[in-house]
Amino acid sequence: MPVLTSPDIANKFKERWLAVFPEDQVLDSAPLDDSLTSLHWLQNFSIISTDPERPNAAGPGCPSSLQHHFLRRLGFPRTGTDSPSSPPAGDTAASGMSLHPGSPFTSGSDSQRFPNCAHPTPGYPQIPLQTSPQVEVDYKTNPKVKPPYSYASLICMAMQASKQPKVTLSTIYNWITENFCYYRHAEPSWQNSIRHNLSLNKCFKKVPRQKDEPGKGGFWQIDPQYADMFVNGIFKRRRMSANQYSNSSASQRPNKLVPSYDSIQDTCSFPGVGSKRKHLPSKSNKPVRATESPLLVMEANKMDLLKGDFDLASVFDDVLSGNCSTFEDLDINTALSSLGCEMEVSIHGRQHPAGLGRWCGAGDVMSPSQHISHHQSYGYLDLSAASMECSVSMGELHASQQHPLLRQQQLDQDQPLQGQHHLQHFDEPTSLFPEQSREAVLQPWEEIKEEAQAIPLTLDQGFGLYEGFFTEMPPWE
DNA sequence: GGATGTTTACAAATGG
DNA sequence: CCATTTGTAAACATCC
Repeated sequence: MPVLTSPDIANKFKERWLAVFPEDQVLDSAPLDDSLTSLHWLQNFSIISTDPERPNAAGPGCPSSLQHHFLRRLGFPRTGTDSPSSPPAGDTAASGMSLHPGSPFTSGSDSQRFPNCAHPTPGYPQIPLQTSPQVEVDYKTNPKVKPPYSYASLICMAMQASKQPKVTLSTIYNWITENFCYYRHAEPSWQNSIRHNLSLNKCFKKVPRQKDEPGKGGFWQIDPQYADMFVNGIFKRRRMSANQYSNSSASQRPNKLVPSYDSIQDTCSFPGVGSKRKHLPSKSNKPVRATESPLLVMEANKMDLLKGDFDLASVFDDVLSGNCSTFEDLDINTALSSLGCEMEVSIHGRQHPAGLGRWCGAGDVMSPSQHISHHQSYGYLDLSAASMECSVSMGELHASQQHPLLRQQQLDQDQPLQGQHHLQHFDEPTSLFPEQSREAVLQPWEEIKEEAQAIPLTLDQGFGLYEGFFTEMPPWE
């Protein structure tokens, strides 16, 4: 298939875009600095607020930018309000705290990684309250609001934050109390719940302490078989019938790295994820839980996208109509360039050979809207990867730190796409910890000294957006 | 004795 | 309505 690089396509795309977003006209003519010609700024995308209302505190090194603009258009949430808590500036105690909801365990200094970007906040988790999206709940310092994470999620966060393949109960306690003020002041019964959860939840596996290891109690880890039940550290157990449970043991269940749109909708509703209770507890003395999550907002955005708030597909459809028969032919770089938004799609410095996006599916090639309306299991893989690349790995993360799908992408670049079932072929064991998933194959849960994996939420947001946008798969398939 | 771990029971919320 | 999930409480056992 020839890649359409025709300026006509680009112009038409631009026209359609501006028809939908006439306010972008100014962007079109805005002068661009060098930072806008690559996606280096996207290193910060998951960290720096993309909130348009927020001043561009990221500084000149962080584009203000068209790319942000474009990605916002694509439904990326405003990460400035994504995070579950927002410790005050200078609070350095949250070293293990999330930069992103759902991955409250991102480690490393982003200010070091992105020296040009002065973060207005360290990027601690914040969650908008349902009543006011502008109000952010600082779970790290606010003792009144119970974090909307299930205990399983909290345990998982703590485990990942520890950077160790196995953690002790006290480590879990400590992490939770350090990062969620509520539990510092709460009755210690929550610890009982933690213990109860560890014991009861099959996802958690106890690792007995070696006889020569001093200390109390054993270690706990996430059972690799169930690692894919956690997305960014958030427990996402699908409701399954007893029959399903009996017929789909973890060993039988094919590991799928990409949650379906359905599953994302059902279970990745971020703070709320894992905590299915969306209503306030009936007991009046119960703490208030924030119930609306960034991912919920994101889902809303996605739904807006699908419902016409912005019909990206229609834009592409219109652009493509009469010009090419398949969406995969679109050189989106050209299209985006027409908007002054240069998308440098590369994987670790390598230019993506085939443009940004590629549709994969088992049937005839369809237009995006057809993909959506027909609910086929198609995936716009490279666009997804690009989004992840944007948020995660632009020259910063090693392959071992990437989401498995990213590595899959790389593999696929070395091996051309085989067949049309690309999305369904993820033979690599799934793990909460990407590099550990690989380790688990050889030496399960061996001590990993490498810096903890950092999977900003936006990575999965990227998944969530694109996979959810364009694909739908039955759970656990 | 306190921390840890297991088990049981129950209630509330939720989804099919 | 029922099954499932989640949270909570409690009793009990084990270990350091």
